[in-house]
Amino acid sequence: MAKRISHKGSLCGVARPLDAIGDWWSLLIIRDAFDGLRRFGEFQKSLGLAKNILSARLRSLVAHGILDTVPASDGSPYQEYVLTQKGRGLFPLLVALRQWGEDFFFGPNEPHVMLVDKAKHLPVRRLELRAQDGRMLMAEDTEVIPPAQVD
Amino acid sequence: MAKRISHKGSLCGVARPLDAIGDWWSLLIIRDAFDGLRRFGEFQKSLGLAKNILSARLRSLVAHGILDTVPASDGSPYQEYVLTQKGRGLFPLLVALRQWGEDFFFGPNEPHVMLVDKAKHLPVRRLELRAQDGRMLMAEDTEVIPPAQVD
DNA sequence: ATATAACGGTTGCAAACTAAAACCACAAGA
DNA sequence: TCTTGTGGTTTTAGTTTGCAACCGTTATAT
Repeated sequence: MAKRISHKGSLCGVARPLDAIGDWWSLLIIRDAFDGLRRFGEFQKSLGLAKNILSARLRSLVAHGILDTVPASDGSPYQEYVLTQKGRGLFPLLVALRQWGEDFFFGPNEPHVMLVDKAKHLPVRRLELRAQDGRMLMAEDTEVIPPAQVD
Repeated sequence: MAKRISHKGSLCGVARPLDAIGDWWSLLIIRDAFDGLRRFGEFQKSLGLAKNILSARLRSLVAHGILDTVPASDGSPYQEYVLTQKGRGLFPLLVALRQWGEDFFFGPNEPHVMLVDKAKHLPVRRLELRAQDGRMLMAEDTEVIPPAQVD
């Protein structure tokens, strides 16, 4: 199911996650899960994807520990798919994706959905990367150091 | 090339970006670009993917305005691939992906590369979503509202 | 000048994956 | 009983992927 990255035994911190969520549909399923969708049919209706694909994706997400199946919530004899802690950990990533999308994929006046905080109903802030001392960091202010060099 | 999301004319703020970067390799190419790689051969050596695939991905990323081709930097007659502003806008997403990966895909004592700020060589902070007033927001503290309801 | 190798791809083809549609099992309702 | 809805699996066709081979151009060596 995974794309079987072959050339390295151990994947880096960016590649490993991609093995779990690096396909088109998985993140959309996860986004819908954050929106409260739980049932097979709900996902299918929302995303409009083929049922076999949805079935495979859900199975894969469960196998990766991102979703969990719970027996039922109402009386129905079916199972539901809920985010695990690991799955909920994807929230910042989803926000980053959304903010990037709004920045570059929508015209300046094109309407789009907005992420607001429930308490005040105001749009959320932008995600910002900061140093330990609070300085905001751009990409060029950072670097990646190998594990041995942790001192 | 895109997976051709068919069921809706207009993709949402999460789906549109996925059309551009929602495949396994693109984000890895972009990460390498953030690390300073610019040449076809550099990407290929780093990622170990087939040349035709790399060729297609680079072309797609250029078509999506994430990479740009510049004639040369040293004397060589070839082109180089550099991140556009849009491409650099993916930095938070990449950080989110990396942090999630480190949280859930590495054992507690498993060594991994670390993202540090160049000035102090200390690990960066976690990405945090905050409300306008600075409150930290979890997923369940937020909701998505449709464009009409912007008041 | 000629051969050789490296770079930056393109092309062909087999294997793997994706997806549309049909089908199946079960339960509830008419 | 017959039909409908849910939650899938199977079948089959179409697309994508990736390995390998090849091509044209440019450096390097002879």
